[in-house]
Amino acid sequence: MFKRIPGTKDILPAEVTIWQEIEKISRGIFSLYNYQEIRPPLVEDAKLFNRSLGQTAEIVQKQMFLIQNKEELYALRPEATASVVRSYIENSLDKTNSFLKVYYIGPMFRLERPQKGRYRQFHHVGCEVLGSSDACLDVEVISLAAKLLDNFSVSGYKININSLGCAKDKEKLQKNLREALKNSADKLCVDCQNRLKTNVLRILDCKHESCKKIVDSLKLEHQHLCPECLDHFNSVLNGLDLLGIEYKINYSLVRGLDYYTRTVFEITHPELGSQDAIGAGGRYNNLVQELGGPDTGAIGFAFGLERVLLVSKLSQEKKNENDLVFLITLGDLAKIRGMGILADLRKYGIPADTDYENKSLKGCMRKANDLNARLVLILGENELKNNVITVKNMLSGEQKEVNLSQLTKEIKC
RNA sequence: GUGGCUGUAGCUCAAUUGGCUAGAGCGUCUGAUUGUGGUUCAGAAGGUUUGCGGGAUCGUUCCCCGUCAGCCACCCCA
Repeated sequence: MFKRIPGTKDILPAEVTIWQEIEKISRGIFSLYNYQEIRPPLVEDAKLFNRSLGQTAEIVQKQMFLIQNKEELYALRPEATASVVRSYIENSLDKTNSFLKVYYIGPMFRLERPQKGRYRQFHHVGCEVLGSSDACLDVEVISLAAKLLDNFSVSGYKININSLGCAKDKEKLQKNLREALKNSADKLCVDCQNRLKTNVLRILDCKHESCKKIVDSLKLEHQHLCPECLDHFNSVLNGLDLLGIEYKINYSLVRGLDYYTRTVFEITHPELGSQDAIGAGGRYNNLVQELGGPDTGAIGFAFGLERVLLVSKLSQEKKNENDLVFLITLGDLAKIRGMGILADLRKYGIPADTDYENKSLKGCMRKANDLNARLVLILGENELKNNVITVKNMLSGEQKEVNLSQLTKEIKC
């Protein structure tokens, strides 16, 4: 017997409607904000992710799904930002559209140990905006994220926000951190002692109580921000205040991906266990240039759909609606004639189905009921003789005979 | 990658200190006087006999070891 590979999931018919609903809502909201869909490939040159996410990122070091093809090393995308930026540059979108708003919905791949809310193939719905460093854009993007969650019927989420500053500020922050931690290095956890050399910023969001205390006592806050970045951050906060979006400033919020600059944010939900981030994003003003494009401001975010579904109330609200007309035929002659009737109904856009299991009339009625059919049509010997068909309304239970030539007209209204 | 817990019909769970033919509910299918659903009632199928492999035992679903998978936590992140 074959089995799913660990960390993957079959989305079965019973569950797929909720996924379609989420996708439909997403598309609706994105177009409300004038975003267009982009569909980059799922595989990319592995080097694209090394470059964009940073060599020290956990994702790059151990979580990439790699495919060796002769000399080339491909990778299934662990996230979509890098692909979108690559596409933007490769297709010269910077030259044809000075400003671009795009969204995407699709699977991502990371070779992590599976856990609640953590899969090896999981799904993102996210967006990227390229071509502006305006603080108002940050406000739009964050408010868009909140709007999506509201429409996903997710409540009780928390938005954490911070600013890493520009490239120079980030360097300054790293330098400040190293300086400040010089004397207390031996009090940090083992991981953080390593981070001191490889990835100092991650010390800020270490979960160890002892490390947290040390970091808190440093009171670094936004000392590293240059006047422009500080100004940008304050403008973002003002904009969010104006829109009535609640947030919390979290000075130790850094992200695991190298490309972030200035605004970073993370949306968490208290009902989830340790995988409590349902979405996150931020600015990446240097990434486009880094990947060979022009100096371009950009920002984006993504939600993990599996996590969103864990806290969404949509499934409970969703009603069973079905427009289906179910045809029951009795006898071989009726069965053949039935195929023509089905074809007619479908031609007029009426969803229709029949029984292919040779069930009894009672069995067919039960099946129609299970399918939540709105109408049942019965074609038997009596009907055939008189060139009519019995139409039964499953809600009211009423039924009547209708002339076969009048059927589609009758059903339509 | 590290640690802990779990693994019995499609699903959720039972099975007295290791001992007769491994049970129930839900679901599925069939039927309740020959052409009518939802409720109800009756019956049936469904476990290659308890994830898989090995071991201890007269004997185990239950004990031990390995393995695989799932869950939870660490880590990381959406």
